[in-house]
Amino acid sequence: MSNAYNRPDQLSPELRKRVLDTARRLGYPGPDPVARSLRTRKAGAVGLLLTENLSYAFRDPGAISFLEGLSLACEDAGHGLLLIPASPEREDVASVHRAGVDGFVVYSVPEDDPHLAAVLERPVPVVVCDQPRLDNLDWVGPDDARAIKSMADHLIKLGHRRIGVSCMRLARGRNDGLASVQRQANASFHVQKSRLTALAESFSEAGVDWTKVPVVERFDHTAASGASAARQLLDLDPDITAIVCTSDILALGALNEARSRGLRVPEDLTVTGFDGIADAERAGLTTVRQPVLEKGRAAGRLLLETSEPGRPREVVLETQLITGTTAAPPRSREERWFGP
Amino acid sequence: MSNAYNRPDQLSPELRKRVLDTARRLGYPGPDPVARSLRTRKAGAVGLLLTENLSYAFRDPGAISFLEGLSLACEDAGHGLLLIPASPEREDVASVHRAGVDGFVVYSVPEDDPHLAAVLERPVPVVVCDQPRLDNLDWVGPDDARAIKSMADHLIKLGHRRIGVSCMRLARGRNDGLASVQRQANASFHVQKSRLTALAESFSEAGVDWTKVPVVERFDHTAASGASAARQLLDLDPDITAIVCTSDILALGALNEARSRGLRVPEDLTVTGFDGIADAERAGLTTVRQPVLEKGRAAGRLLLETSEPGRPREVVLETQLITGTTAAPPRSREERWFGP
DNA sequence: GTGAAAGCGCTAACAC
DNA sequence: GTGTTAGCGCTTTCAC
Repeated sequence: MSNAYNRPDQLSPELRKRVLDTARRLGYPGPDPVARSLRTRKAGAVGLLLTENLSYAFRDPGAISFLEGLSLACEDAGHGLLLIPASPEREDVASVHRAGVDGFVVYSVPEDDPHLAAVLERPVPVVVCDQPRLDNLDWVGPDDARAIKSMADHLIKLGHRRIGVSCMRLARGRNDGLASVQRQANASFHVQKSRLTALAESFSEAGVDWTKVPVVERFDHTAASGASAARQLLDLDPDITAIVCTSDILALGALNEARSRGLRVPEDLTVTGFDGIADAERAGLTTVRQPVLEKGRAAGRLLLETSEPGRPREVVLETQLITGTTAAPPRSREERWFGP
Repeated sequence: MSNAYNRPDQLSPELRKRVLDTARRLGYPGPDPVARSLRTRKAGAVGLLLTENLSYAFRDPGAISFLEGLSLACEDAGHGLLLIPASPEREDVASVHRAGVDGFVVYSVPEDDPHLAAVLERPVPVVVCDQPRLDNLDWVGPDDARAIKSMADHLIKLGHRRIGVSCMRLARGRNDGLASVQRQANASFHVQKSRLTALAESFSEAGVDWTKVPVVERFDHTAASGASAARQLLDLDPDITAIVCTSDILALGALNEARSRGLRVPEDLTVTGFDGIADAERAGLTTVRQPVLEKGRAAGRLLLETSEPGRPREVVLETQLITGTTAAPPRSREERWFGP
């Protein structure tokens, strides 16, 4: 009978049909998937752990593209994709324990996330995407430092020396405001940290005192946050010539804020982003594009391919500086006040 | 030991800690979720069945909002969301059989979908969203007939009598072209069918011979398809004054096609949509808005609430006619040729 | 508070 | 091609 369901080739078609018909007539609903999983030690599904509320994954364009890529890989392998409810507020790790999956993809979570710890305890393969960087774990992501360095160099070449930075959440706790150099250094979100570090390095080399550069952090990753961050930066120092954002969403918000202040971009203010989401490219944002869909697909593939244990793999994705229309040489203070 | 993991209150904290520490030291990875599921008969997850390739779900704005709502409901209940790989091409139903879930949400699939049949065989609750309408099954969706009727009445009142219709897939087989009245009647996608039926009814009442109204069908749900459908309609009958689309995506494509033909909307051509996705409202499309996110949430809630068996529930969502800027009274043939 | 045992439904192995 | 059986790892129950 098990054969009738699982190995059609092991018995004659008519017998198979007879068995199946009888089973159905008796009200047998087919093999129980959970019992089968227990026996075969295969769940046929991949678990996805996100930092945010589940629903956030469907609101962030980057996350959506990532999911698209990941689902492509899962589909190719005939695997399901289990989205694990793990809100940052709730410390409830049970959902990770309950997940019947053959492995986990961890997407951009802080190193000290309790859900991550729970995932790592499970005896199944794990692939990390973006962050955190952990030894012994497969990883896929862009070379963040190198990518943002290309942006920094671009801005430095344009002549910007007095800048402000708008960045995403640096740690699990909410902090909407200035991020001290110390907070930057202690960030538990590796991606943000390495972007800031690379920015600091580039601008320091160009003679900028990084301790004087205002870095404003926002917990929520929305355009509204980006606008308020830009507002804070411009209030703090109206003479900054550029706002460097560590994501396109924040940059799009900054663009809105500039507009509502009557600042022309890029004449009065340069704004840059990171990611290369569709909305940003549509808006002509100067940004760094990373292949987000490909990232998801690579993460899925890595997880579903068998790997040699003890030899963590690494997929580094190419990034590309997109010169849009939101970055230009800064104007002198006088020009800014009195027009062209 | 089981108690240590599952019922912290049943034993003293220090004992619990001792047990857990020992377990960890012995390399015990925590209770196996699959075995637990088998025993408790609970998977802690909801399965989602879609018509399309999984990845499509992340490309269609409507599907994305639906998923957002569904994930909200799942998260509230601490349940995971398992996306089931069920491409329309592959007839492989195994993924449904393998899904370790407590119930299924079926999102907009045709009545003759083999995956749906497989879902219905499973002894777990099922909630259908949009289509198909089946007796004995919980259902959530808008009143499609009534919703599109409000649009039809709007167009009739504006004076449109010579229209073309652009609709989505009517059956599982690909058919990019005219859909005969018979094909309309035999459609296995209930939503499209009831929209067409309601349109036919309204326009017939207004004196239009429905058998003469060109209805063009497209398999792929993309703006490009919408554009090509509009092209076909306008080639077939350049004198139509309105293109009624059964989705916003198709309508957005029709808008593109109108633009590239030099037709002004709404002066030369009226275009209408259905759904109320953000892009459409941004474009000023005249459309019918349905609360897509709410639909997903309602489906999830329905599934996770315990229901009285044998009494199928029904959630009918409110829709709203959005009068945008893409519908206006038709101009006479002369006006159309010679300008205002 | 502890320990032993039954059994969830399946598949794989092996004997017929 | 068929029938029987052990055991996947857990939770629950019951006896202590």
